[in-house]
Amino acid sequence: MNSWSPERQRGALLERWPQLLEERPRAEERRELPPLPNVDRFREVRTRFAPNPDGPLHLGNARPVVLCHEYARRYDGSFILRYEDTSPDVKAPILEMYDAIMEDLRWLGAEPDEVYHQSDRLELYYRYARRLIDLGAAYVCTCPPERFRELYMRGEACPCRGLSPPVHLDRWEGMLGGRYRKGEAVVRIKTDLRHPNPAVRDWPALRVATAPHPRVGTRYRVWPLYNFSCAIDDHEMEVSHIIRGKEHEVNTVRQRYLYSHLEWEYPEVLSVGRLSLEAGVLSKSRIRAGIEAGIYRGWDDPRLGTLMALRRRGIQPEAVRMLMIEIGPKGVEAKISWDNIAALNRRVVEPRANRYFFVDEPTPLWIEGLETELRARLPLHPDHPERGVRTLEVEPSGGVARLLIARRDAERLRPGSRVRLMGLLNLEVSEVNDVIEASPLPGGHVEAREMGLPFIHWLPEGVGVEAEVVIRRLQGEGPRRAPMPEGGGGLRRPVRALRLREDRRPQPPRRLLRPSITLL
RNA sequence: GCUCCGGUGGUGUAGUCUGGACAAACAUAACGGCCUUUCGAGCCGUUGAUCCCGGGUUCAAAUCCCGGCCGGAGCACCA
Repeated sequence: MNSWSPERQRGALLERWPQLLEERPRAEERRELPPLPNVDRFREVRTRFAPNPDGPLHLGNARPVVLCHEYARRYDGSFILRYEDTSPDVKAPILEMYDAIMEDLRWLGAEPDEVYHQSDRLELYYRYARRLIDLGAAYVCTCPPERFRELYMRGEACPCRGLSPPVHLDRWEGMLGGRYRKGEAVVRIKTDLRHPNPAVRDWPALRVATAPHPRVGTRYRVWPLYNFSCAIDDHEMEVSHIIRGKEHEVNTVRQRYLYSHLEWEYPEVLSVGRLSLEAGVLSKSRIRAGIEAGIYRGWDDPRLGTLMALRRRGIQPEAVRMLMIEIGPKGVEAKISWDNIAALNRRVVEPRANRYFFVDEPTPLWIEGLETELRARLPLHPDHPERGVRTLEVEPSGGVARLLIARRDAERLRPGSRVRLMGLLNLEVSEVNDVIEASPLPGGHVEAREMGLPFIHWLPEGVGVEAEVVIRRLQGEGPRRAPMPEGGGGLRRPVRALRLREDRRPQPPRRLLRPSITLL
């Protein structure tokens, strides 16, 4: 049948199963999250986001955040924020980041319903550690790490493993009391020494860490490792669905052992792929190194992929949410392109943003033969006339009006070129030197359109607000200056960011205060 | 090295589990048209993919099986 011609196939179908040939309705798709698995296992859908406060949130974190929050909202459940600040030695928490993370969440529209700090919960972890040791499900290992590694790689138990719970309880008290120094003892959870993945075998749960903690100082010298505190908290907090990065897949396997020791039921797990940015840095450690080396100006440096930086570049939180929902909860990695963020963001911003001119690298343009004052009245938003207009006045002196246009526009002009200054008038260029000289042409925008003239942005000389283009097109060209509107907040294109220079801000008449952005 | 994932237009993804209406969807980009917001606004349209390669199963394969090749992640007393 497949060797038949398409026509013959179609004919046969038409004859026998005409319904098969009906037009499929084109799904007007607004991408939505798939339903969460096994929701009825739980009395409430509870999701959690559990960052280490050693840096602000970045786009990669936004994936679990948005998914967790979105699902919690959709099932009328709860969204939990849990600071995982249990590594004063290796990934020391930074005090300011607790608030910074909260601010990032609020910005994203993901206000948590409950907030916890693991550094407040040490006693809880200690209780469970003791219980597990008592149960014989955990033990205090005093082997040097290299020695232990050697053994477990071969699937063999270390000498500590077989000792009785009372011995280990004593060792445990020793850990707390200071008998062991950093690195000398670690609590391990018993798993399967012949597990195919060596990383799963008798994994470490608590260790001695003596660096002062920014929140609780030196009150504790034994700190839980990620898998221990995370596993216990997920149970204690009645988390129903864990949405975590794929890099935690092994950890899920590890934690299941703990759950079975304690006879708990493990939550549902969704492993999402990691996000990367087509250009722009997401790694916290790389960012910090860059800041320290003076490459970046701070956590919100626009070249970075932090939420702070995106915010500063005018990316709207709705755009980030849309992006994350579009990417969804799948296990696949996703490389985010700025074009996509920009497109989403434009959709969000387009109706909100009023329009202004942007004169990039201002270049003088003189209009000669102008006797009367001209006034351009441009709508703040072409689709929303009710928002009013902005007015730019051009006052010639001695028949000459001095304006500024962007260098990129200026470079395309030759003697004889014709352009339209948007909202003002049509011009013909007479001379191109340091200054471009031009004279008015009759006709308005209709004629300009008919003649196919380029419409360009412009400003009267001395008007406008100066701004710095911090980056452009991701390449981080050196900062440049250009007149910009105050507030620069209408920015939509992520490939650029602008910063107003306080010291250079001119004081134009009030009505001209925000004369220059388009950038849209 | 070991263990997992992936390879679909220029780019990012959907579809693959449960083979058939997929001569392949969406977004972005590029190009063209429209528009008193050119170059980075908006709207409309066009272009663009022999679904990594080879073999197999089947009436039928992007989808299932086998073998390659390429890419990514994990393998801490970090989270």
